Amino acid sequence: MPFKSRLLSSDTAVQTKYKAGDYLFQENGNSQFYYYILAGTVKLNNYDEDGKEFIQDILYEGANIGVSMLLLGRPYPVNAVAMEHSIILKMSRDHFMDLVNSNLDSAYDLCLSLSENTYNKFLLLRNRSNKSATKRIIEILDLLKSQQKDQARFAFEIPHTRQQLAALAGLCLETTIRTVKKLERDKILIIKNRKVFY
DNA sequence: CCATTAAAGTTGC
DNA sequence: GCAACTTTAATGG
Repeated sequence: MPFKSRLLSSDTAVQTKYKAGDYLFQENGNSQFYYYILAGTVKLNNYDEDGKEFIQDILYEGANIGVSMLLLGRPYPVNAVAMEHSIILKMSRDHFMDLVNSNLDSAYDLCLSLSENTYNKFLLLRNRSNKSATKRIIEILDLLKSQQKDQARFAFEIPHTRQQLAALAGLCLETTIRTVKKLERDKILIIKNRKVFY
């Protein structure tokens, strides 16, 4: 049986609800639980000395959170914050280890899922080596859209503020706003009621 | 419903 | 990138 089925049918996992802005865990905290997103969106971020946010990743339904820290027993290098009302499956380290060790399929599934996380992180990191703001923003939009069902042009309403896009792209707010407007002029995206559609 | 205030977005420098 | 400004959303009567 695959990992996900075992997880969902396990009586050792607890459903927890989080409101937008609630923390699942905080930077430097000890890794205690395994988290799985049943519904909602969670971002992994840090803040620099000036309080400016830096988003490391955005995770959606079906994603694992914090597996590498749990396996290694290391403190969290990021905060995990719910971006909207979210339902998260939580499981203690011991129960999680039992589940992973219970059969090969589970371990393999977990490996796939970890790979997904790692790959996504590489994409986001590579993006920050792009020179132009335009390229950075477009790549962020592509990445966000690739996780959506509806691939039609302009069908995807970006569920983030300019501030958040800036934190994802590693750009300042003003540059992001100017870039987004330029992309609108170039007909690469459209803006309706301040919301970006791509 | 309107008034007040906070947050997001915009623009010139 | 700061600061001043405009617009929109949220809150409370």
